[in-house]
Amino acid sequence: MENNNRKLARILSRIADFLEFKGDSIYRVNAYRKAARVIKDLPEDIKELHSKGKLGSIHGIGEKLREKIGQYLEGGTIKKYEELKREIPEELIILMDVPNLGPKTLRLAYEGLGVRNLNDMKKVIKEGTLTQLPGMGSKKVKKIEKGLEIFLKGQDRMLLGEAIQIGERVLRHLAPHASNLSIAGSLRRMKETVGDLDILGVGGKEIMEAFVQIPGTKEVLAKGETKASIFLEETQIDLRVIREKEWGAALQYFTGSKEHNVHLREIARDKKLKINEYGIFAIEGGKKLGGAKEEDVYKALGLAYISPELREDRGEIEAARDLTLPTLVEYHQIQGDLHTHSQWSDGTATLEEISLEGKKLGYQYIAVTDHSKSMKIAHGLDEKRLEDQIKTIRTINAQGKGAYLLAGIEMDIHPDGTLDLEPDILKELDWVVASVHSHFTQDATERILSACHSPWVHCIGHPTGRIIFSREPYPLDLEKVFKGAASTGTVLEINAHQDRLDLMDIHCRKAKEMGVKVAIGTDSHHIGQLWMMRLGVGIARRGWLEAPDVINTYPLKDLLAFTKRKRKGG
DNA sequence: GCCGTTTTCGGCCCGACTGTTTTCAGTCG
Repeated sequence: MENNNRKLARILSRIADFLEFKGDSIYRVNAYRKAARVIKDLPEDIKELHSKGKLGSIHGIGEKLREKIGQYLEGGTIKKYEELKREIPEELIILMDVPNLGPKTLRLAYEGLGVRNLNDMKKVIKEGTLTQLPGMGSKKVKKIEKGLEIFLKGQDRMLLGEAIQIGERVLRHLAPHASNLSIAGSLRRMKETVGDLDILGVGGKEIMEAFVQIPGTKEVLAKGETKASIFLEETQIDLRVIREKEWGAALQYFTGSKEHNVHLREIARDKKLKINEYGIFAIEGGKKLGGAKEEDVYKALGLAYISPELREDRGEIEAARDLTLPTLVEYHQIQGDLHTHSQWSDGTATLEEISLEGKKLGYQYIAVTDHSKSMKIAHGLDEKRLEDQIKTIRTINAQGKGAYLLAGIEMDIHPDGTLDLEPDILKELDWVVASVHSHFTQDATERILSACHSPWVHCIGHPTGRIIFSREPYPLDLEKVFKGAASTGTVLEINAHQDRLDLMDIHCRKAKEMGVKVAIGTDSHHIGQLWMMRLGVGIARRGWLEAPDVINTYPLKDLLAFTKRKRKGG
């Protein structure tokens, strides 16, 4: 369902690049970029919205773009896009994504030196002809060359889970030298992937010194009084030293998102106010109205405080104005993990270890959900072994040393929609997750729906099947899945493993709207992965979920009562 | 190209940094 949205968003964004290259109005360019972003963020298929005539209600898409979207849905492309491609080589326009190389420089190179693609660009850099262009010196060429390197390496983003670990390592190093310290940027917003890391600190010169000496630093890219950048292994990290009285304004500013901040500044302008990274000011007279606390910024604009995870300009500003923001689920409300693997299948931990580690984490319970028999490479459990495992789990629970273990399974859903295990054994289990693990190219909608209709299945694991950076979701009509889950009382998983984060944030929000509950599970294969629950909570928060929407905020007794309800047919 | 109980036309966020400028353009976040 997202395929249409993503493809259309890419075309619109490409049109924006073409227009910017041509020197068209930057406002028109931005209109295309905004539309592209809004469409990418939509939880439902643009085709559906179009056919229902609901495109008109989307802010940022007007008459002309509606018409162009119609062209795309009917013919798979947009006339204007095709014309632009004929006029200017798309190979050239793609170079707009090269850091430090913008539309003006690119156009100069195109018109002045006949650069038409990546190879041409490499050539004029190597031969030194690029410096012949007006306003182009050797330093600029160096920067572009460096940008090209990053561009060619391709993957300049990392997984949220990796970013958190690097970020916290940096914080630990800086903590002794700073009176205040925080992560900002997309990592603070818990975006599923992160580019650069932004760190803010209050302190003197020592903090800067400590920063550029963090073990693992490969290169110091810049170092001034208030800002420094380093390459820590493969990651660029920016540190900004802030004054205490400007802390809130800076934290707000550097947390973003850019779109969220732009929207805030529009509101500020209407209120005759100005926001920047130093504070919030009256335009007339310049009187400072605040900036020490992040809340100051929102308060001055007549808005409730908005949690970082919501700051994507997806309606949170309107909700803050109307006091309809959700009370987001919090990590400390999580009572247990609902997806783990032990050495009984392809994990490394023993059942005892899982139980004890759960207790350490403050959990009441942990579900052991090893693979079922079809997953032969994962040493999946057949009925007999599962029966043994259930007995072992009950014995461990009787000892009462650790967190309560829920006897569970992550059971395959066969391509024809049938389940991998018989009801006789499923009825013995506390928690049944059903997942798609094969035939990824066929449409999985009916397959998942038939699992939802089984009274034995509590939850659908990693519902879309995507793996970040490596595997697309299987073809799926998520809206139908949400409907089926809602009508059968089936829970959908937020798989919190850093490689999956599936459902995604926008799906969570849609699921909630449609009356579906979610379960967060880490899919841990050893106990060193259980911490990823934090990532799942981050995604839930980005999806506007509240504690009652997430069933592993329920105490054990309530959770068990909840799981029994489906078996009794509601 | 979008949008509006301040506007259907004239606006459209804000600042830092860098380089190559003799006063500012380009790029970034």
